[in-house]
Amino acid sequence: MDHFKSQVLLILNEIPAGECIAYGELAKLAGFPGYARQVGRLMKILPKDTKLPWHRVINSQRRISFAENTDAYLRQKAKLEQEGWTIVGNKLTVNELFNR
DNA sequence: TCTTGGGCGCCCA
DNA sequence: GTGGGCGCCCAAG
Repeated sequence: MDHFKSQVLLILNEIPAGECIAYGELAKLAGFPGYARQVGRLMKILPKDTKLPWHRVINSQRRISFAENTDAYLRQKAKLEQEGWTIVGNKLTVNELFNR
């Protein structure tokens, strides 16, 4: 378990329900600016039954980084909606009650 | 808005 | 050693 993984997973684990974060932001918070792609790679290798909130990680455009027809996209969308987000196309809209 | 193109750090064949 | 390919990012048009 290298430093990068443990830090990223640690930060990820601290993200409360109803929040979301970009790959680049997550990397930066973990202390590895510029490691956005590695974060994506890391998410990919997580086990399906992980309790980590991988679905709260999106790209900098506030979009889901999957094509709409894919399985992964649908699973992420479902989880986010479950936490109060509204998603149109692959775009997350602002939750008006919490004002973000 | 959407599309391109360049850049990025790392993994794998 | 080398060339592709990623759950990306950013700046232009």
